[in-house]
Amino acid sequence: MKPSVVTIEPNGHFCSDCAIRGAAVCSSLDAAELREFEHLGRRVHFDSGETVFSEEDMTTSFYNVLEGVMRLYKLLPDGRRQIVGFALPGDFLGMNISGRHNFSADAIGAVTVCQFAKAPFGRFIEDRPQLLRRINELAIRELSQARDHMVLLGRRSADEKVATFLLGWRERQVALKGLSDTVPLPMSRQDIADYLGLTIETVSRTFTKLERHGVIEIIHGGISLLDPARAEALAAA
Amino acid sequence: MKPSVVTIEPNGHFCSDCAIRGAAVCSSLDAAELREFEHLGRRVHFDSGETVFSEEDMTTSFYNVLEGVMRLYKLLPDGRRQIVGFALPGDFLGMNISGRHNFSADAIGAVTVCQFAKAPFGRFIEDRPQLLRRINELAIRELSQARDHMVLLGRRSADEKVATFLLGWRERQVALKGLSDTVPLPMSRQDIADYLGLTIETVSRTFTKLERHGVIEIIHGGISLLDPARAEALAAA
DNA sequence: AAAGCCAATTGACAGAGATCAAATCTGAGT
DNA sequence: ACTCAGATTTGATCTCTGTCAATTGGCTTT
Repeated sequence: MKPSVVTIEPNGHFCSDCAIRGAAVCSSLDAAELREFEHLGRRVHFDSGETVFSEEDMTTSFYNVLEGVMRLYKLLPDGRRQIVGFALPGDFLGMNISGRHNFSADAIGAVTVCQFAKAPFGRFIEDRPQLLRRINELAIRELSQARDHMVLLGRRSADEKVATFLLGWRERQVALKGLSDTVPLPMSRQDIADYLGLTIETVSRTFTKLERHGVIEIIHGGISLLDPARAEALAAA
Repeated sequence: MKPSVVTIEPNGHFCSDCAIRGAAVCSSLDAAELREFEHLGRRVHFDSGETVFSEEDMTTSFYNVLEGVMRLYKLLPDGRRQIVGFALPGDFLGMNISGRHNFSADAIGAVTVCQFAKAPFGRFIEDRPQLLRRINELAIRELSQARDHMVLLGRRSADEKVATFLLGWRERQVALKGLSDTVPLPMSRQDIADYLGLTIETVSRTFTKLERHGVIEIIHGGISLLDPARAEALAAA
C-alpha cells in the first residue's frame, strides 16, 4: 500500500477540545503552553492501508495518534514481516536517534494523527523539560512493553501467544473505551500472525480452538471473550 | 544465584579517570558537573553469578556498568527464561516508570558498576536537561535494539539467529576493544539460547554446523570468526 | 592422577507449528 | 441478486526445533 490522497485540514482544530488531550504528550503542558503548541501541529487523515511513514525514511515529523489504529512493523529483505506494535489514540511516534524511523507504520482503517514538523517541535521542547520528561516516560513505557513482547516471542507457545494478545488488546480497548467483553479486532489475521511470530494458519486454528473450548466466540470484526478467567490461565501458564 | 558479599569501596574513585566516562550518561556533563556527580555514585563489585537486581524489586538505584557483562532477563512463572539483553560497560540500567525494575540482572563473570541512589540522582537530573536528554537518547537507542530483537525472535530461523547474534556481539566487542575476529563469549550456551529463543541443544548444534562449514572455529571461551562474509550472508537472508 | 561436577556436545525421536493446497466466507462492485 | 477478489478457515503433510537421554570434555578438589 502506498500513500494516496492525504487531507490536511486548514487549522480548524484546537488542542483544548482534542479527544486525547489528557493521554498524550500534551498532558504535560499547561493551558498557555497548549495554545502555543497547537500552532505546531496539523491534523492529517490517512485512509485504510495507507503508509504514514517507512522504516528507511528520514524522520521529518513526530506523530500523535488521535483516532484509529496503526500497525508498526519491520521487514526483512526477503519480505518476512514482524509487527513490533499497534499504535492507538494517545500514542506518540517518531522518536529516534539515527534520524530515520526504525520501523514502518500504516493505517488499519481510517486514521487521524496530529503531525508535528521535527524542527519546530524540537525547539518547543528545548526549554520545556516537563515535555521532555513526558516523552522520556513514554519511551521507557514502550521499552518495558517491548521486553514483555520479547518474552512472548521467544518463550511462549502459540496458544499462550494468542490468549495473551487477546487479553492485552482488550486491556487497551478498556483503557480507551471502557470495559466490555466484546473485543473488536480491526487488524487482519495476517497482522496478528506477524505480531505474534506465527503463521496466519496457526492463528486461525488457535482462534477456532479457543472457540471450540468456549473461551471466546468469533464474531464479526472481532471476538467476544466468554471466559476471561480461562483466557488468563492460558496466558499466564 | 543469590547476592553474597558486595564490596562498596569507600569513595576512592573519580569520574575524571573513569574508563567509560565518555560513553555513558556522564558524557553529557561538563567538568564542574562531573565533580558534583561523582559524590552521588559508588563503585560496587559483583562476583560471577550474583544478582544485581531482580524484576520484582522496587527500584532504589540506577546503575552504570563499568566493567564486565550482565545478563538482563525475565522469567515466566513456570521458569522459562527470556534474556532481553546483555549489558556491557557504558550501559545504563534502572530506568522505569512503575517504580520497579522490569527485568532481573545478574553478573556474568566479575562486574563493576557505578551505583546511584534513586532520589539524589533524580534531584541532580532535575535542573540538568542535558542529562535528561542523554538518558532519553539511551532509552530510544535501546528501544530500537529491542525492536530489532523482536524481528529476530519472531521471524528468523535458528541459523539466522545464531549468525546474527555472533555478528552483533562481535560488533559490540569491536566498539569496546577494537577490531578482532576472535570473539569472546563469556555467557553460557544456555544464556545464548535464552537470548535467541532457542534451546541449548539447538544452539550447540548450530555452532557445530557453522564450524563444519568453516564459518567459525569454536575456541575456548568463545569463537573465532573465520568467514565473516558468509556469516553476514546467513544473518541477512 | 583420580574422582566428581557441571557445561557442552551428540544422538534418537517426537511434536508444535509451518507449508502446501483446497474450500468457504465476506464484501465491493456491477 | 451475481460475480469476483481477497480474507479466513480447514485439511493433509512435512520439517525444524524441542525433548529426552547418553556421552564427552574441562575444571576443581582431593
